[in-house]
Amino acid sequence: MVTIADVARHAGVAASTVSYVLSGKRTISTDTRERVQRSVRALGYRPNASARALASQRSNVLALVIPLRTGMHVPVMMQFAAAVVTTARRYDHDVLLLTADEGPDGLERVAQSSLVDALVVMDIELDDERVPVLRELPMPSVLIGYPDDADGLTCIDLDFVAAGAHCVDHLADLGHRSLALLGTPSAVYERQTGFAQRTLTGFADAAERRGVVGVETPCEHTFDAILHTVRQLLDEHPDITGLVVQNEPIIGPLLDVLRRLGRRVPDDMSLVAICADDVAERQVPQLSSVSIPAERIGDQAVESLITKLEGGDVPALTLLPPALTARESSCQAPHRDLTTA
Amino acid sequence: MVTIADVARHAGVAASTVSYVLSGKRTISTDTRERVQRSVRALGYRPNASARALASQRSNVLALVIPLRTGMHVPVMMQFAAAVVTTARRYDHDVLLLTADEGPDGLERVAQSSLVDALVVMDIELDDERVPVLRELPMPSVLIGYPDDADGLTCIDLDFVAAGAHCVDHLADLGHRSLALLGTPSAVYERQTGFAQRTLTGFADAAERRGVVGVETPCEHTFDAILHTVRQLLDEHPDITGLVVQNEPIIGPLLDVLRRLGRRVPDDMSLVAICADDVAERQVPQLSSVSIPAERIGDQAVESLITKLEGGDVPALTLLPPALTARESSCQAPHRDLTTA
DNA sequence: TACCCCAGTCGAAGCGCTTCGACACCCCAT
DNA sequence: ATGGGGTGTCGAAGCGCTTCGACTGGGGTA
Repeated sequence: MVTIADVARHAGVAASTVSYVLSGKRTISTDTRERVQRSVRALGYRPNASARALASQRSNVLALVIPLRTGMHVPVMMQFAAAVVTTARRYDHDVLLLTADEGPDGLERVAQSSLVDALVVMDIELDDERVPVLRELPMPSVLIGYPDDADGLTCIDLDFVAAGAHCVDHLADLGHRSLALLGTPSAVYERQTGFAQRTLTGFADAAERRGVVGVETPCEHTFDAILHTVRQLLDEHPDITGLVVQNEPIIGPLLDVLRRLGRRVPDDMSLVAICADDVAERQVPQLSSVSIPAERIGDQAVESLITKLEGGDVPALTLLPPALTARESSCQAPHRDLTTA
Repeated sequence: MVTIADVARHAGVAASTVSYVLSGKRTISTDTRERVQRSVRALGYRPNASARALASQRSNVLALVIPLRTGMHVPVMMQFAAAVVTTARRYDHDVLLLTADEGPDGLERVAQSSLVDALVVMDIELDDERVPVLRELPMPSVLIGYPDDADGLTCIDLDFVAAGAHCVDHLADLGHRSLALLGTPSAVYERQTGFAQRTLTGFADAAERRGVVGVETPCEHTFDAILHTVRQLLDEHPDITGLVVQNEPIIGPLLDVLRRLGRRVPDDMSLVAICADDVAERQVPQLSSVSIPAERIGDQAVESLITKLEGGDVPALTLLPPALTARESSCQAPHRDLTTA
């Protein structure tokens, strides 16, 4: 392995000069700079990451904590991860992958051993045991999602309350008077996951505001569960004509189930999903949806982190406004007697 | 931050003694050992990762290169990643996440800067530009998938040739005489991706061996593409009664398409998928399938890597035997005149 | 009793880099 | 001519750890 001393010797300068050429932290004459750069190239020099980290107290590595838990929708996670890695690389950082089941200890481990300079933590629960740890850690972090008590933290998320509300508004605008939210598996709610809870809130509040009926039910991923859940829902609330779905993997089978139960989409039943755009577009009929801008959130998270690392200030909470795209799965509510409306 | 010197002072020993207690590389008296361990706990000492890496020439970090390319099936990737991280942690290693679009340079970067000790590279193409780089790198690597020329490499994969053959055998055993392979998007084949190519080979060879008709077609992910592909397939080969599907995201819509085209599964059309078990089980009818043991492959990859790091020997190529689970989607071929059989 | 060996511990030398202070040197203002 | 302030470069210290060689003392052997 070629070291900075080799480069220095080759270029006929001191090692510190090579370092300053590389970092640009002191002015170096054009002549010397070019000579050094030539030597770097000639020898194929790559600074040793550990030595650099040890001397500079900066590892240039970010930790990314991703959930690998039941009920989480994987492709969205992956989009996040991809965006985080790509953006981190733009800022000359690498990404260390941690799974959530290392828990708070895992965060302490990588932080206190100076393995990483900062952390991105996904899938924050409303009352998350990692939050107090994050607060005490001697390094910046950004949460994707946000807990009830977000004091002293930097959080980024889609505004799921608004997302839930948008869906209701969209359907109410189309004349639907009785709606249901078909949510994530119940485990996700029990875990007090922010995005699920907040969508629920947004849905319920908007339903009340609009004076429409809004019922909510979790839904597991198996076909039988979907069939059972939807059948029961429609038995108990036969007048439901609008469905909001926040549960990406069930979307395909759900369309099937509705067909089986004799409800045509959108003629008998309008559907709005909260999911990635490509999933919505792949269905037949294409789904009206509020998209989840995973890439933008991941980007934003890394950018905030880099800003914090450089001593800058970032907003405590960044809520991205949701956007609803109307496609084929939602339309005017079926005609009904106006006197009852 | 508390350093090893602090611990040494607190325990009344030399820093080197603390180091030996922690690493176990020299015998330390029970008395001293316990005293040191108490001090470590009392002070909450965590060794500095960079210092350790610099001194020991070991970062205890593995690189994981995952594809984030078009047509790749994301949940399977994620399962790999999860298995790799989990197993790496078991061996006290962390995982640095790289995306394939950093290309060969990315591998050189992390390797030559000693950021990592070893690499796991996924989604290897038959003629992969990263392979020569990997061969020259001064550290061990394990490939998931394998190129045409696997000389000097360590590769692990599901035996996709056998997987393709198993599917044919299963259907042929049930009396089907005309089969089709509904494959991945054509981009995946064009990229010369190993698993897709090999499945194709296994399928074609087995079809010939069994004396059945076997046609193959790639298939994109959109509903329209699926509809078009299947319709054309059945138009051109109306006698097809068995379908092998290697394209996880289209499975849901495919069942839909078949229904729409008036083919009942399994009565008119038997189906075998190559996909994760949970996906197969979630469908209606449940799919006969060859499962992709992502977790086992990930585990195995890390274990081989650790063995290599410790100077041990590992087989150049590990092919995991595929297992086919018969479920509801495949059955005896429809009755036909025996004289033509 | 003299010797050797081993278990247990220490001190010091690095690992490869960054960064601080010091030092030339040159140019400009006096 | 002389002093002052940049500019460009160097040397050395030090980041926190591992590891090597050396040292000490006690127990066994001859």
